[in-house]
Amino acid sequence: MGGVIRPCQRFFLVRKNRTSMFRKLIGVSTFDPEEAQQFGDDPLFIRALARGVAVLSAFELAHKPLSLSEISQLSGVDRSAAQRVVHTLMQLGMIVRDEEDRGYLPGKRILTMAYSCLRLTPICQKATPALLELRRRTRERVDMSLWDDTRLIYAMRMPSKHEIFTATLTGNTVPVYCTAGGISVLARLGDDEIADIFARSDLTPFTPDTFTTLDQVMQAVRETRNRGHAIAVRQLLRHEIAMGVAVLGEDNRPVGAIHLAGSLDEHSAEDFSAKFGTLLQQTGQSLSEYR
Amino acid sequence: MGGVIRPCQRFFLVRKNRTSMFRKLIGVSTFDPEEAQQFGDDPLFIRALARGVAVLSAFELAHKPLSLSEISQLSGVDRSAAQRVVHTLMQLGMIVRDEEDRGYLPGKRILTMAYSCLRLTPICQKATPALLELRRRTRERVDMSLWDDTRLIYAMRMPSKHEIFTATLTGNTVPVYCTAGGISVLARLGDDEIADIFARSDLTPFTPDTFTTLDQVMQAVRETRNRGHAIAVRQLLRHEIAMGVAVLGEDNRPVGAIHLAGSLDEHSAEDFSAKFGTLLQQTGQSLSEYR
DNA sequence: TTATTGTGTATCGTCTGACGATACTGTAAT
DNA sequence: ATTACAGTATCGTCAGACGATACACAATAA
Repeated sequence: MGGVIRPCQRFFLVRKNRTSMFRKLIGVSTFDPEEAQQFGDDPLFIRALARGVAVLSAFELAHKPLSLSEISQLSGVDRSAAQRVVHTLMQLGMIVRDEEDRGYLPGKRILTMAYSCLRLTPICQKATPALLELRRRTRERVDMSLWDDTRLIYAMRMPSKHEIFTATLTGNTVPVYCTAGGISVLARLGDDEIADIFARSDLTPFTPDTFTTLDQVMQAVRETRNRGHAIAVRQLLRHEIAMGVAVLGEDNRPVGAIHLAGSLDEHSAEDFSAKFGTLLQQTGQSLSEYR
Repeated sequence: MGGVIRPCQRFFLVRKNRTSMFRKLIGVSTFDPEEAQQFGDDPLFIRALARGVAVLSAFELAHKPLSLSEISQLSGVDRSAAQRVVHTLMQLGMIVRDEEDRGYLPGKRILTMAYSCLRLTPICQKATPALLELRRRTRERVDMSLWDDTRLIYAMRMPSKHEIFTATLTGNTVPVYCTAGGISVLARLGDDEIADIFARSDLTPFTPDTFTTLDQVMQAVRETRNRGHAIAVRQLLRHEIAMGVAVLGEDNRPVGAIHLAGSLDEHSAEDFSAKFGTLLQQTGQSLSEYR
């Protein structure tokens, strides 16, 4: 239960004699001056902000409204600080109290910020018409997601007929190593980078067919490189087949992916690929900035 | 260009001799101890956090990647502070640099937070299946939005065939006074509360037919109270007709709305209402917590 | 060339106001 | 009663945020 906010782990302390707090906050147990060096000697690191983000991130691990103590535990911020931070964030509308149940929830203001994020991210701007066209032609579920290290973040979703719960929400994240979109992203990277990402991934399987070894992933990557698009069968859901292509940024590195998902009850893997594969690839290319 | 973050305006400073900064930051020109009283004498108000939020909110007003100075201007935070805050938020992944263009953008981490927000908000949890069913039966665009004072925030969207750009993004906000969902929310409130909200709303019209007077709004509210659902014609888009019903929370006050939008090229207002009105109302009731 | 204006970055003495241990209040379950 | 956990409030100390100022670099114009 000793909750430590995950994404923080890659940050290190910067200034020499301001260590104690950050070590505690960020979850780095040994302070390595070697690694700290990589940030130069930038003195700009505000404690309160880091705590605020940690508190907000605590909700990512939650399944119900959180109490102060729970926030404190999950975020790794001490109780007194959590108290102050939560109060402040409440004044600012980033956190609200759950009316009935005792507890705190993230506020609606975060949604507005997320909107800014989507609105200002270049791919998202271009993607909308392309995705709609794709959905019109295929009548299956079409998504776009952004690549974030070991995971993909769903940015836009166009659901089709049958649909399961949380799947529909913007901001949901899935691992790259066992999704069509993720594999298509990996296929654009070097083999050692893939191995690195796989090694750092959370390998909890979603279905009995979810990949568990690097070999399986590399096999899928090789197929993807030959074929031009990725195919994932029964990776996240038992009856799902998904195809994906990477979207490339200016520097020819992937920034995200678009995917198409259907039911195995309606399509075999081969049919699905044959039917929509080239269309998907074309769409992916039209969104990529590299030329 | 003296940019001041809007949503902050309702907050006031709390502690007696810590005024100066906040007045500047939050944009309250006159400090009213009467109003400050409403927060008790809670001393918990952390400056850095408020700044952080202000900086992140600056992107809501942006249409392109922002430079440090622009962030400083739009958020009302001084340049030095903006510098520190931006650096910190970058370390924390809340802000990223736009690769090509010089400038900062909100980071993907915000999307993940937004997901937590949607996932933990009770209505959103229940809404998904109901909305899908509704879309299956109507084949039109179905949305759910959350009420936030003078505006509605789109939380879930299920687009249909024809669709315009930004409309598709989660977190977009629209005024309550000129949308079907908004009117349906207003219809659940007292007349003076409606007047108050209208008075504080941004009345920039979207189309030539957008409401401009309180009378028009009250007329629509009365019709909605009789009919059971709200209808808005050509309010946001020239060819759009929308219907909405409020979703009520435990205390019988609206927390949001669900809406159905179609094209006037395909439906007349009467047809649309007659065809889907009762279905929409039923869905709305099934989502409301009040019993 | 030389200004000019705009980036992003770095420095530093001052003194604010965040820190966190501790304690208080209220509620619910046992 | 007892325990446990909510949320709230207090207070002396001293870490470290504050913001004015200056620097480096790039892109524009004169």
